[in-house]
Amino acid sequence: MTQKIPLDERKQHILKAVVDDYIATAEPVGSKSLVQKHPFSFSSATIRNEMAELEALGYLEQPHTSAGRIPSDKGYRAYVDNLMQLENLSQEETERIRGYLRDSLDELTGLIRKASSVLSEETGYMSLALSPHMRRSHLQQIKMLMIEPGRALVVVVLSAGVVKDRLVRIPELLDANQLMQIASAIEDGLSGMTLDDITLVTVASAARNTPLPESLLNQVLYEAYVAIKQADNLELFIDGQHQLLAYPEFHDIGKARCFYDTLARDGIMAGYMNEIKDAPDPEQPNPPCGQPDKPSYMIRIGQEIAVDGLKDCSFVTTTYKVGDVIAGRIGVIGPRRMAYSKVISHISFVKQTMNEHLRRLARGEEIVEEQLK
Amino acid sequence: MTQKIPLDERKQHILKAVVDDYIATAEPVGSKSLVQKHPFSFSSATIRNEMAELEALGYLEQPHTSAGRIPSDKGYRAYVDNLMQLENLSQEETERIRGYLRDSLDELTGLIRKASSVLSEETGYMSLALSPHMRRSHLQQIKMLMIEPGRALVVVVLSAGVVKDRLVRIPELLDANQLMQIASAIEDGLSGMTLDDITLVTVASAARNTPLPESLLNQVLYEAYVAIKQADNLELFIDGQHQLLAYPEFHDIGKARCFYDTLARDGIMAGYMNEIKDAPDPEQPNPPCGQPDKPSYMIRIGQEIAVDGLKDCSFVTTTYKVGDVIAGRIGVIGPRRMAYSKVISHISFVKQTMNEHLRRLARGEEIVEEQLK
DNA sequence: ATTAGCACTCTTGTCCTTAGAGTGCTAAAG
DNA sequence: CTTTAGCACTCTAAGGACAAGAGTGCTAAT
Repeated sequence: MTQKIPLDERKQHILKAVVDDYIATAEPVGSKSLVQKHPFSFSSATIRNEMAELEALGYLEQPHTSAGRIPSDKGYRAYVDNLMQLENLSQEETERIRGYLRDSLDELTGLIRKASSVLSEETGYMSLALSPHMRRSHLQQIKMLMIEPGRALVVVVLSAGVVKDRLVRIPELLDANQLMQIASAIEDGLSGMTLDDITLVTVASAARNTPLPESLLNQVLYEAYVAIKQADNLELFIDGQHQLLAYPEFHDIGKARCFYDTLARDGIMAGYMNEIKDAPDPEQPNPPCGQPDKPSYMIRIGQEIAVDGLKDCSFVTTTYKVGDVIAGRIGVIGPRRMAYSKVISHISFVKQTMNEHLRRLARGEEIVEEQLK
Repeated sequence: MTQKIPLDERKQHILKAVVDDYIATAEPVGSKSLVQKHPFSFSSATIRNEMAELEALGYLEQPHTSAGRIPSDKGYRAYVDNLMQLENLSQEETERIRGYLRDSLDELTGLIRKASSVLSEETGYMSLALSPHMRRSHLQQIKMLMIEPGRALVVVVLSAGVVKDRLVRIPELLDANQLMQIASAIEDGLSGMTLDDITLVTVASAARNTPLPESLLNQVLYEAYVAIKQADNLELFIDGQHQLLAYPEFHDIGKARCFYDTLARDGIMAGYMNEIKDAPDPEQPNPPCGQPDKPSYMIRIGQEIAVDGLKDCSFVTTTYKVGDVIAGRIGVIGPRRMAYSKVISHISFVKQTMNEHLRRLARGEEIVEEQLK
């Protein structure tokens, strides 16, 4: 997969220049215009030869015989892996992002929403954020609050301070006290278990000793079980859908429709994002300047995206963490011709800022780490 | 506003035919093609004359001199007010919608989401749904649940069975008991008041007698106040954005962008929907066949929409109700050339189904009405 | 190995032409 | 007086020709 014969330095320069130009203009770039914009020490004819070779090697493509070249997926891949230079965000930008995320300290969903929103706003592309999966987090508390006869609110508190709740129907006959009894029986029996390990059976057996007729109990237990399980529901937040229409690759309505239709198909994107595994970059380009989190983002370019209808896009994602085992994903999707370095620096910073906030949120579980600081 | 000189019957027929055809084809309709598709008892020349008059009267427009006619805003207005025939949904359709909405009985937000989604799905346009405003609903309960030292969940129960909650920070020193004391003091003091009438001052005075130092109390009271107030936050749900790209009026990327940009601008749509007042239709066309809710939908066509960037659209909305005073809005937006009758029948049915569910949800408050049935 | 030069290719924009659909007007028919 | 047939006119949309421009590949000279 990775090229065995690395490109010589001149080819690298040229490839980088081509990708940079194409990202900037969306026009196929020719040898002449390349020479004009970049101070090369050789002529357009040389570039022509080199470009022909780069095309033969699969890094560039020609839309038609007498046009300039555009990068292929492989070309972009080489670019993001080896060639591009990552920029740091300006003070101004970091301040703006920090400020925007500061408000939503306490609520996980709110933070994710805002992170997604700011990411899209700042990069000019579309952003996706997946709420963290909770299956490996531990149940800490479960409370049931009587709303009115027949209805109750089940509140589930997970490790790392995540709180989820759900409104349920219960038998009308049940009173508030009985409800609390059941809840604390479940809590006593299950707290400390991971969501994955909790089943309807374990819930039922936890409440075995509650002195209530089964008929009343069963429905409540079932609802409690559902409430616990749904704490692990993945939620996908999308922001900045409109931004993509600004790019020429979406000016063809057919393509735009295809893209947005895919996006709207339920579960596709959530499922795909959930599948992606972080492959820490083999070479760790440009080590992060003293920041705690290593920038292990994941880039999928064009055909690498295993979703029909998104083959003309690129997708940069990363993982944010709540505590140690709970992780969600946030990412940016845009045309293949994406300003990768800009996106990467933004996504890294947003991830990092989220992690800081979430660490504070989860401090109940991680006091040790907090104190070491 | 309403035309003083109503159109004679023939003009009405022709206008209706033109609008119907244009809705179906998106092509300007000419006298000849009209005659072909509709069994008129007069010739194309007569139609030409009538169409010229309809244009003079402002019901039709000509994109250019030698093209067919398309309806003007006024033409559409006459169409929806007097000409179109409302269709009833097929058994199959009502079943499908009912089935889809049946799941989300208990949760208001879930129901609204689904209603919006099904509406967009079934009509093929974009749907908007605004969560109900709660300012005139009454506070029934307020509970505070300790999550961990320093964090609590405030649960607000409103009349009509609406439940909202919010995660807040509280002083670390406060224990669960004190928290409950404060909550029940607030509840005792404020329950029965409308959200509108509750202020930071009333919250504070309700908790005046709680035996806790002010320093601890103040933050909690403030958070309780915020939680109560945010129960009235309007939330806007949008669904089926992608659908509009299918219509030729959105094939011009410029227009599409303009539309979606407006949509994305925060608060614009929520604000606009919130402003719309139901004007019950003056003539109540096609009285609803034995259904409890009168079909008081509101239609805004083209320029009638007071939002820049949506002037090429039409907007059909209606109100759904939770209990007596709490109302939200749900609507469909699409090209001016919208299949009005289809949209209206769908929106009416969805509204009605929502109302049924919500009436059941709010039954605690409306047992009387329920029993009369 | 590099580059200048040149012939060649292919797209894009412009202009022109033509076909077709639709109109308005006039005059004849009912 | 209303309706309709007929006709000349208008305007768009589609197709073809043409020139300009950008880019290429190849060859020969440096």
